[in-house]
Amino acid sequence: MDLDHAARCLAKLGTPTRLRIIRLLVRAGPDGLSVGAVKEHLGIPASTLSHHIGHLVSAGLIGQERRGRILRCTANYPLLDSVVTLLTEECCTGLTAVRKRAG
Amino acid sequence: MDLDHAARCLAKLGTPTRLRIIRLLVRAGPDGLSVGAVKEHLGIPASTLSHHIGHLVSAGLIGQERRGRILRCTANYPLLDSVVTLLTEECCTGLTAVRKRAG
DNA sequence: ACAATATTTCGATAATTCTGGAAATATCGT
DNA sequence: ACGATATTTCCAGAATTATCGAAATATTGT
Repeated sequence: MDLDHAARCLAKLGTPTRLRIIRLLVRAGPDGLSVGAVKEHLGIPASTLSHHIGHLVSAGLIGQERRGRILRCTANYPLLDSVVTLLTEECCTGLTAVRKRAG
Repeated sequence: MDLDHAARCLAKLGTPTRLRIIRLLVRAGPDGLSVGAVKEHLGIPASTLSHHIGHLVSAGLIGQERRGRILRCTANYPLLDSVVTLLTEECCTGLTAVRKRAG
């Protein structure tokens, strides 16, 4: 995970709508949710939602698997972890020490 | 730290230039660096740098303190921590468990 | 007051992004 | 093939953003 990729991921997460999508998918667990279910939960027009999901997929933050008519979206936990790790370790060196000390 | 504020912070961090600025300031420690020093380190035109620093300040991600001619910029560690925490705990619930287990 | 240094504002351009309706595509069950 | 459901693509408009040179605004030392 280099800085450019991290920046792209952060940019994709940096919108309330997309952050809500990610939060929903993360909370949904490993099975994720269909696009339609996300649409129901967040009340977003289909085309707008598809636009944002496209951004998240392009950065690899969510994965998709087709099951018949339904497209299941799942959070990419390892990638999210990488972003958090970079932000913590590479960009918050001082913090890391503080947090480790605090336990 | 609500979701909207987190999204704004993430958006501000979501550019290679600004992520580089933050990384530099974090690594510089609590004393931070002057705008000019950042300019030297990253080789960014003054007006462009000022633009990006303005974004970071507007989100509260960095603070500024004037000392004579020099404007010293410092990373806002607590806010960075809040962003990381929200991303970890609120948006990566599954991950938290995994990471705690892994130690 | 003046010259020098540090940083921001102005102005303009190019590029990107968000939004959502309408139409298109894909898949299923019958 | 057909009707129903799921999702994307197309299109357009409004808004935001990145970039950077030139000029303006501090601030200091003399």
